[in-house]
Amino acid sequence: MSVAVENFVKAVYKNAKRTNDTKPGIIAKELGISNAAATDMAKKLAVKDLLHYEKYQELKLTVKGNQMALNVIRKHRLWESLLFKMFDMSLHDIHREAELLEHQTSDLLANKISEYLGNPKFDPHGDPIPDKNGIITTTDTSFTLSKANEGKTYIISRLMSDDKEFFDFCAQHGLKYGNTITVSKQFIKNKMTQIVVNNNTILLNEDFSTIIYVNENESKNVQH
Amino acid sequence: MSVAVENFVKAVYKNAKRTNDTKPGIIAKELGISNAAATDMAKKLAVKDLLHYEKYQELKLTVKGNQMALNVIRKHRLWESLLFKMFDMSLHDIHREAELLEHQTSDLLANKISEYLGNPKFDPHGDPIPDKNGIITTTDTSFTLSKANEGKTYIISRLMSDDKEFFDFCAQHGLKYGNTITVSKQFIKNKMTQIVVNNNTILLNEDFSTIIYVNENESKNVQH
DNA sequence: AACTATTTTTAAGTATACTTAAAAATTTAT
DNA sequence: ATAAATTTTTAAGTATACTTAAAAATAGTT
Ligand SMILES: [Mn+2]
Ligand SMILES: [Mn+2]
Ligand SMILES: [Mn+2]
Ligand SMILES: [Mn+2]
Repeated sequence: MSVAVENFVKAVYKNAKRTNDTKPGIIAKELGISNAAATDMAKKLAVKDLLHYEKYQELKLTVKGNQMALNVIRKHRLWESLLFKMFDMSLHDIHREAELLEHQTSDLLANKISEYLGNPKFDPHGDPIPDKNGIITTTDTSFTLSKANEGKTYIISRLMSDDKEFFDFCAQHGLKYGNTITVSKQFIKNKMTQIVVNNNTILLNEDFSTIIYVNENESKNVQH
Repeated sequence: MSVAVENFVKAVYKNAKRTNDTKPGIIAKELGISNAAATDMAKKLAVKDLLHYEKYQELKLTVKGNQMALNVIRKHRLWESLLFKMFDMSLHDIHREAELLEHQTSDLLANKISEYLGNPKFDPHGDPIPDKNGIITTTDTSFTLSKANEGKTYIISRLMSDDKEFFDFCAQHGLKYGNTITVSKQFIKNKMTQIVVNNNTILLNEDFSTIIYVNENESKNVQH
């Protein structure tokens, strides 16, 4: 299937995970195309039996569409893991490369990469890597920093973004998958979260506190 | 530039190296497209200043086209080198993957791969890898087996093919980049070459004896 | 040199993946 | 409930990269 189709199916999959309002417009925004193009593509994918399309209704992936999405996501996260391990590249850079490489990787090569890395269950952002059958065996017990308790110490389990500025910020302050942070104060009304990392106190706004995921202990989501 | 453009420019470059008859038809055959499509593309590339096009004349790359070709070739051969080193993949498989990956690789990633491998000068087929400026510093002193002398012993310096059957044949008989072979007899009239590898005698027809390149000694083309 | 075969070019048409503009439906706000 | 705002859809059109069919030019053969 084409790059456009794979990216579209992946975007639908990811959006459906987060919200229950997966209509053309959101996908269009995500992919940087017009709403008209997204509607058009949705219709085409319905013909290919990759999703169910009904005018003005939510887009819902078929089993086939779901498999395709997971296969692309698998390749994306395996590439990220490999590039991160082998080369000194930032989280943002590995994401950018993986966004392209994911579409040009045979299942065979994906399996080789996975094997080489010891079949990792998480990528460098803390996102789970589906296995060769498209199955995610790990359960995610993490939650966003915005919902963490004052005074408690957590482990970063996921940095859910693909924004360069965010990753630069993370790199600068030691916000890294697996690292420990303490929530010193929650400013509920102003939607800000104050944390302590490496003895530095940082005040996060909502944009950042809702894409940084943490776990209470090192158990589940940390397997690196 | 698009995949189609990159593959076209690369095909022109490679053909011009071998022959002096680089017209649309040959490129069309190489890329598996119609002659009409090749002529069409040639015209478009002329507008983009990637090659010089004159009706019924040879296609000649511009400096810009040449650079693009070398950049794609560099990425191709770096990928082949990396995949060959890291994973247990055949020469044919690494070529297949590289044919796609070469178009989705940033210059930055290419440099990282090169660095990681110690800036190799040759890929696993024995083909030279251009440096980041598109320069090939090695000089190729090798020649085809069909032109080798009876009784002499040589070192395989290049396996110039992308045919699976050929690579299977090579793997089966120990014909590998860097290995030693002896030419036991040249059947000039019948265009066949008899060689001895690992104490086995093999009779090669013209198809194979003209794509296996050898060197007299281990000097130039062997730097693995 | 003339004829034939081959190659190249032109012409017309297709599929994919987009665009903008306007109509239709839905959602939100008053 | 009505009006306004937003989103979705339709319609028409574009660029890229191909196709087949036929015309034109070149290259090879007698
Ligand atoms: Mn990513
Ligand atoms: Mn992608
Ligand atoms: Mn190759
Ligand atoms: Mn290619």
